[in-house]
Amino acid sequence: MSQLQPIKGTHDLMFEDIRRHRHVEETAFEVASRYGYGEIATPVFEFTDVFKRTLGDTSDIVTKEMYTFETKGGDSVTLRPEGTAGVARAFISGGLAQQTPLKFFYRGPMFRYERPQKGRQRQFHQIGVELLGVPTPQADIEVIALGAHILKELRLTGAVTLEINSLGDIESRAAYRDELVRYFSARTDQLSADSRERLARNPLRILDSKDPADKAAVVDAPRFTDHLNAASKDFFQQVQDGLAALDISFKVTPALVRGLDYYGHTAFEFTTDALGAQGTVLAGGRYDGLIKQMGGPVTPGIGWAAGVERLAMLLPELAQANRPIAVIPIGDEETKVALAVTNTLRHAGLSVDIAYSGNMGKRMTRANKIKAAFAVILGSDEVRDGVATVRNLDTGDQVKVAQADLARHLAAFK
RNA sequence: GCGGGUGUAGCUCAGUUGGUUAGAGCAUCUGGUUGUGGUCCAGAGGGUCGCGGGUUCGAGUCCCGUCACUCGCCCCA
Repeated sequence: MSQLQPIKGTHDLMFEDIRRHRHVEETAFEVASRYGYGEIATPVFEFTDVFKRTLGDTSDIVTKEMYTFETKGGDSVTLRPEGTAGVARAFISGGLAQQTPLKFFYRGPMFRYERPQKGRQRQFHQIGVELLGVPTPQADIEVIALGAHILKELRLTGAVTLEINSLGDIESRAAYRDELVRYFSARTDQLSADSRERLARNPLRILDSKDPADKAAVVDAPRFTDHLNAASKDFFQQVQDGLAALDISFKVTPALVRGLDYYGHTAFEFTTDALGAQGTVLAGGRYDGLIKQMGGPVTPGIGWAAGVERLAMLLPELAQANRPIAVIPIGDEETKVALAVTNTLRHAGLSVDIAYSGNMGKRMTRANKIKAAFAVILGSDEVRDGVATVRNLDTGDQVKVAQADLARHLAAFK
């Protein structure tokens, strides 16, 4: 084992991995821009307070999963564990309230100090969207439709399930929370140790516990959907009708909750069973209280985030990348011509690699290795005649082409 | 933070009840073929068996510790 280790939970992306990674990001951004979303790139770190205020002091993310450190100037800063807080901070500090509605797409690395496992790393990447300033269900519908559309474009529709739920407005949520606490408090002996703790801190979380005892206790628990007030119920119904109208299939899951305090009304999750324990692939919800809670003007918002690594793992095989052309000079004198030919072809928009060393057989082998479609061979005869031998590496056919016509000849096969 | 599994060649792995020189396939390199690759044939290089300690005449194999990876809990995208 080498002395030089990567930091636990971090990975180097290269070759096929990064192709898949970029494919996810670029597909997502392309689709999002069709919906009017513009890209925003916020810093990867913020004052720690930004995350404390948005995520709440009790969430596990804040209490034990943040990379927090002190700067030389004595400020406490934190590597972002998620993307919404930074966007919300940018909204406030940039005075963007005058420009609503705003639609943002973001992508980039996030950091959480967690024990790595399948689909979970310490530095991971998310793509996400935020729609700020639209209080009506149309926003919820559009944001979910966008998520579904991206997954479709990634050819993942069959691999994921959309679950939705309503967390109601503040009034409904407070009432439901009280009811839930009353219910579980009468049954603490049936709950797992973890859930007894959740009861005090985040009772909604008991609903999606994986513990068998908890699951049994949850079966007869009061349901959120039965405790929504009229306004919340109507809001949720409109979201469901809107999704149905767009032919987006979904399942209402009363146990679906959010880990973070600022969510209300719509919560949704696209999940898969193909990734082991970390099955959530794209998830989000409405956060009407967030901007205000951070000290900004009252501004409704809704958004989601998706894990790029998780999506990349699910992705079907990507189409082969464009195959390059291999230029193969045979001697030193020919190499000079080969460099000029290579330069010309590259400027003509072709992707070209040149074999710098080895005998001809070795250079041909190298051409195979980079999956070249054609070899452009330049020996003394070719150079003397101002031509090149163009060999189709799949069929073995080869023809002589004037050097001046190479770009045109090869472009036809691109 | 807690629990399970795994660490042997660049990669994937085998290695018997502890036994003398640790193997295979793939990959790499060389030659057969000094202007023609993907196939084939022949050969070569490459390992302090994760690290440290212990038991033993003898440890890749057994024991203890440690580190790393991995899966799950927790949390979450």
